[in-house]
Amino acid sequence: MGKHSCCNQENVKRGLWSPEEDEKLIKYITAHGYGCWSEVPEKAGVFVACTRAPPSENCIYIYTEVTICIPGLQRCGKSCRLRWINYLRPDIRRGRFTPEEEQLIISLHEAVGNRWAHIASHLPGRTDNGIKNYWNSWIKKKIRKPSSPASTNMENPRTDHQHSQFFVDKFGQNHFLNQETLIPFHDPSFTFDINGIYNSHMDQIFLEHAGTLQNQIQAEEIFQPAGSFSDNMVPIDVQSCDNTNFFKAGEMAVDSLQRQEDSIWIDTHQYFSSSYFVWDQAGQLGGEEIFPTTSNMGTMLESSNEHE
DNA sequence: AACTCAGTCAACCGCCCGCTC
DNA sequence: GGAGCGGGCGGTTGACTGAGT
Repeated sequence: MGKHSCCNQENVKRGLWSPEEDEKLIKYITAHGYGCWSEVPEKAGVFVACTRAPPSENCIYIYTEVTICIPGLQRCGKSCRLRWINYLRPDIRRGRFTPEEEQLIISLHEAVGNRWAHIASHLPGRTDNGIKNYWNSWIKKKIRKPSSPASTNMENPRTDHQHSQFFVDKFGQNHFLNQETLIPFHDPSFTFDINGIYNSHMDQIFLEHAGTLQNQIQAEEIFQPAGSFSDNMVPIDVQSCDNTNFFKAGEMAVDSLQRQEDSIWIDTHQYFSSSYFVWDQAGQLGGEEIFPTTSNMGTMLESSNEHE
């Protein structure tokens, strides 16, 4: 049998994973789980940001949901699975193997041989790859030289950055994932606030693929929400911003909302590879039609402009 | 400082297996 | 039953690092 079909694609990236790739994968898996690995690379590029702007002199009551479709992971599903199982999974234990673990590995290996996955199933938090590497690099040697004293300081030569993963949750709080830290997600809704995004190194992704979001949303223009909206919704006064297309879109929405019944579509394709706003005067999402395809967004914008 | 070498481990490759159609 | 697909697994590679010279 040959390679997996997903691994035959020429645009599939190989080699070491970047922190941005890791973050995409962590956020996707945390929110959606990993039912079908082949779907992970594509779907890991879709993010949803929520904002709310309260009533003010320049700004009517607006609920904004921004769906940002940036390029997903340029990896095959198999590579994503491997990265998650062997490295990013939050319950992975890193660092030195304890003498008890070492003894268990030896006895299990005597019993079942090189069935690393089976051995790993008896050592919570340890991966088959990690045990296999440990066996090949250390235990073999130790068995070959039974007189050598058990050394503890050679078993974990790596620096801390390889034992923990930086992670920014949807509230913009920084976390390190290590053997003691579970991913601190508060609910599975997979909704990110703008503030959290632009404070995190998601910036790198936005700057690369979607324009300078940071320049469009200045820190002083984001203020704390008041009212019953959930914590992840950060209000933005769309009228107080620079004369960018981003906020021109906001002005258009405000103007249009005053004339039209419910909501308006704004194509921000210039800044986001495939993104749009849905602004609903009642603060509600507009139902199924709020998720247009990329192909019809332009049409919707054109028809919107024609109304002006 | 520059080079070599050994150890570590993340990631890939190829195969097997189970599931679905 | 068999072809296709995807997940899982073990073997292997090679990038990286640090110690030694």
